[in-house]
Amino acid sequence: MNFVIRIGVERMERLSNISMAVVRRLPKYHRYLGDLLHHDILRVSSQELSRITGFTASQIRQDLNCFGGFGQQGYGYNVEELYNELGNILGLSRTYRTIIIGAGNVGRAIANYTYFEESGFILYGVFDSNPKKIGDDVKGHKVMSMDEMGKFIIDNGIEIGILCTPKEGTQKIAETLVNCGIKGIWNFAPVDLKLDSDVIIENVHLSESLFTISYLLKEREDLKMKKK
Amino acid sequence: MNFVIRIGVERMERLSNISMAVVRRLPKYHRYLGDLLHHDILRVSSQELSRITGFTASQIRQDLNCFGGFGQQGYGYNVEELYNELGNILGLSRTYRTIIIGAGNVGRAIANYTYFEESGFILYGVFDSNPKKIGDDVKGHKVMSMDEMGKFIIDNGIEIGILCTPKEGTQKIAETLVNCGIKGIWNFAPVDLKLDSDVIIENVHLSESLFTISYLLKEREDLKMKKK
DNA sequence: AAAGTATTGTCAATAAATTAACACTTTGTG
DNA sequence: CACAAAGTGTTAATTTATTGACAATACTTT
Repeated sequence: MNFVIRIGVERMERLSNISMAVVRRLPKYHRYLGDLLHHDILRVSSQELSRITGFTASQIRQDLNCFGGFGQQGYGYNVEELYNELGNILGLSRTYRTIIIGAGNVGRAIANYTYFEESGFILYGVFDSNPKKIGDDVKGHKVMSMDEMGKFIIDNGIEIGILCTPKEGTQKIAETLVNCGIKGIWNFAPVDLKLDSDVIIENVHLSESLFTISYLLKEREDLKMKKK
Repeated sequence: MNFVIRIGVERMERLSNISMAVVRRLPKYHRYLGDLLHHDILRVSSQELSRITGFTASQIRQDLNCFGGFGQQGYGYNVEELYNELGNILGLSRTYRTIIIGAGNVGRAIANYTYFEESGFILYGVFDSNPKKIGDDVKGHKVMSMDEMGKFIIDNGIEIGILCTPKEGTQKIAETLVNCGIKGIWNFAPVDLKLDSDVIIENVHLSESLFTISYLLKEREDLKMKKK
């Protein structure tokens, strides 16, 4: 039973029957439960979670139920238990071996992003095609040449490639990653990768996010003009 | 006729009847049309756009029709015209005055992000609460103290605030931005801002994006295990 | 210039996502 | 301990989003 859904904006075949709409809400539940835990709150109802997260209580109950009945009628959810369960569901109970391709501003920002290693994503190496950057230090890693990348991925069992490259070379690099057996790609380049394997692609398209703001600002102003 | 939809993951009242699902596809259409234009292609059909973008031809035609009949039966769409129209719709024919709050890695990456100024977003200033960072240079701007921010926004007519701050202080800063009359917020902090005004909020929650990858990787592996 | 082909705009049908409703269970209380 | 209150899991209803179908229209070719 396969069906097609979207990830990021790419399409991909999905094998599980959990919709991406649900999956994308899970990290938020996890984050808010972490906050509650931090405040020593032991139990929480879907209604309370609704107030906090802005999702409807009904949706929260339905989402959580995709993975099991974590709650108890008349009581609600045990915060710590649910937090841990969500962590497991999200795959946060293990670590991932990653490399960054592109030692520019974005690559450096990701390398130094606090939540990154905290969440179990271990940076093993940084690569760049610009000879001037090779040998530079990025968070304790000497930037390596692209020629070394394939062997490095295989030798170190790298699972996730983080593409912080300019638009142009990105598709080719992604293909190399896939050929070397990488399992997931976090793509910051403003392109949609065309890869036929079952690799996971998660896009962060900053320019699209930016254009959404400008659209909404413009719309807001148009509507204000109309009112007058 | 108002209804509620999502932006990013926040909810907000929307006044226009264009759904966010449509709005989020517009930047992609714009990007691909730019590519076509770059390759001196003069006309394109919804079918061809479908092949390129991965959306269905039907969806593309319906999306574009929200804003007007840009195509011609039997011919298709004029690439340049449609590109320009989309640029106007997306509000790219004007510039926006912006500031960055938080001169860490993310703030610096955004400041130096090529597409940023290219798309009409003009950086006017950078702020940070850390006294050690004040006076540092970020893309030609001396980092200023948070105390100066309010006056700066008002004096310079800043429209967009870009939050690259750590989780903790972000909500307060966002409130200050709104009080100073900012119109849009591009939020990179891992929090959901609670603002009651009609300010536009666009979230870039990197940790949620990351957790989505780890979820999908885990799911992929679980399914492979099952097969065996 | 007529015939055939391509392709849109739009409405209808389908699918997906969200919300509402409620039976049923546990908790807390007098 | 009995009873009201709280709150889940789950099914049904509703809303939203996507896809399909086709009449209408403009190109293209002979």
